[in-house]
Amino acid sequence: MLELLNKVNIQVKEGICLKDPSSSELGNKIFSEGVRMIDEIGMEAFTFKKLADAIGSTEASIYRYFENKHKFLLYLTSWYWSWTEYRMVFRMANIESCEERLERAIALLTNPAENDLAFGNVDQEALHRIVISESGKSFMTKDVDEDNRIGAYVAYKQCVSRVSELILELNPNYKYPHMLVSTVIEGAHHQRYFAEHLPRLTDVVKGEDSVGEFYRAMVFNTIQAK
Amino acid sequence: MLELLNKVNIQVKEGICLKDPSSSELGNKIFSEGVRMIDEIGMEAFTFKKLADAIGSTEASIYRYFENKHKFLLYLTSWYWSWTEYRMVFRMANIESCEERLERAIALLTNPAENDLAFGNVDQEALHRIVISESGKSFMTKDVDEDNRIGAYVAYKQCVSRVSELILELNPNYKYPHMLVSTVIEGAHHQRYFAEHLPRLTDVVKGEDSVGEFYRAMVFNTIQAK
DNA sequence: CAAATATAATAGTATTACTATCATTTTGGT
DNA sequence: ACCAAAATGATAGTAATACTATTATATTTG
Repeated sequence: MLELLNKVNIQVKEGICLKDPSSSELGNKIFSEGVRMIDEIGMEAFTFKKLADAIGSTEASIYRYFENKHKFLLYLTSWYWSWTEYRMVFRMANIESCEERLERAIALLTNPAENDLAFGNVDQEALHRIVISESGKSFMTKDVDEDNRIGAYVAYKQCVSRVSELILELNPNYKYPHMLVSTVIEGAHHQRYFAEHLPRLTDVVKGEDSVGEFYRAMVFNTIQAK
Repeated sequence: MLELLNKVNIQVKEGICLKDPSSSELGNKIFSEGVRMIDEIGMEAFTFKKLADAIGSTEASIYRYFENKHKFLLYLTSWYWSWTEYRMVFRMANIESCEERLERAIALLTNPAENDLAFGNVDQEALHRIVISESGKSFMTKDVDEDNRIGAYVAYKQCVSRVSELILELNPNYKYPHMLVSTVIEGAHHQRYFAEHLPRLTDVVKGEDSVGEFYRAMVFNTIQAK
């Protein structure tokens, strides 16, 4: 089983990058060191210059993979959502109960990611932190519509769509499944961030899975199916 | 009544700006034209240079009011939340039923703002759009903790706290009132944004108050009090 | 009316986000 | 093993941004 999973390659919609970073050593370094660096210093302070220095390459070389740092962020979030969809499908496989599948999906979306060496040498926990604190900036921009056109958000939409279908299976009359799911996803990110920086906006207790418990109850109470 | 309300001055925590913009004509111009401009071109493209040109002043003069454009955004969001708290208190005044007060608070938080000339000549609808699309950037930054220290988010926290209290009044055993309220606020902003740009992440129907209805039902079902 | 304060005009700097050019290395096909 | 093509490195340059500094001119206030 481990053999089989060894090196699953997450494909990101082409068009986001100029050249597929998973196709070369330099590309992989850009990806993994980029994640490390953005997690450390944040998107604002992050530059291709700093990244180039860190991996012993040059600005110009990185620009051959990504048009600019915004596209790089789109690539990271897109990779994250493809990876998350993969994990979601995996965790729901062979589970009969629809309720149980929904529970598992919510748990996946509301809990911190855990590193899985099967997916390259990217620090997925760090990537999750980046998604929490920077992904809003990937779509809250004047380029949303263009970025949407090139498919930068398909993986995200697909995750939302999958969970929405579970909800409709449990309650075919529920009117707002997509709203509910996107509320859970974005909400969970915010709560984790608030817990760290603005605790008065949340009720997260250290050591408890408050976020997961809160959103699980919220979803089931809202769709009135449990 | 209109007389009485004529010119209510919203006070923003000092320390966010170097000099209170409501204290001078130039300051007021910076505020109102800044809102107009950010709504039009977005925070990324917005610069003090462009703003200065638009109001026939200079970069240096604006820098005497605000350290940088991030502080300016903090000022705008802070003003917005003070204004919103004011409206919230007003709308709940003299309403006996706690449920009704909560309903009204949710409606206020989930619906678009309407211009009210009593509060200076700022375009409040535009400011609301700015809060929707840019306010995430006001706290998703490496400076959060410092900005929090100087009180940049007190007005926001106060709004959350007020609504949380209503929830606790309806259900004193509910464990996550702050989570629920911040989820509603941030969620409503996201849904409005998605409706415009990423419709597959929401279920908003033009002409209907889907956002308000969704969050109203979500809150009452979640706290199990109606 | 003098003194203090606010604003305008102008100039300058470091950094950023790129683009361009050319040299060198690596790789893949025969 | 060798050549052509592709990838990368080295270096330089540009326009815009986010400021800071200085001095001059209004404007307000006591």
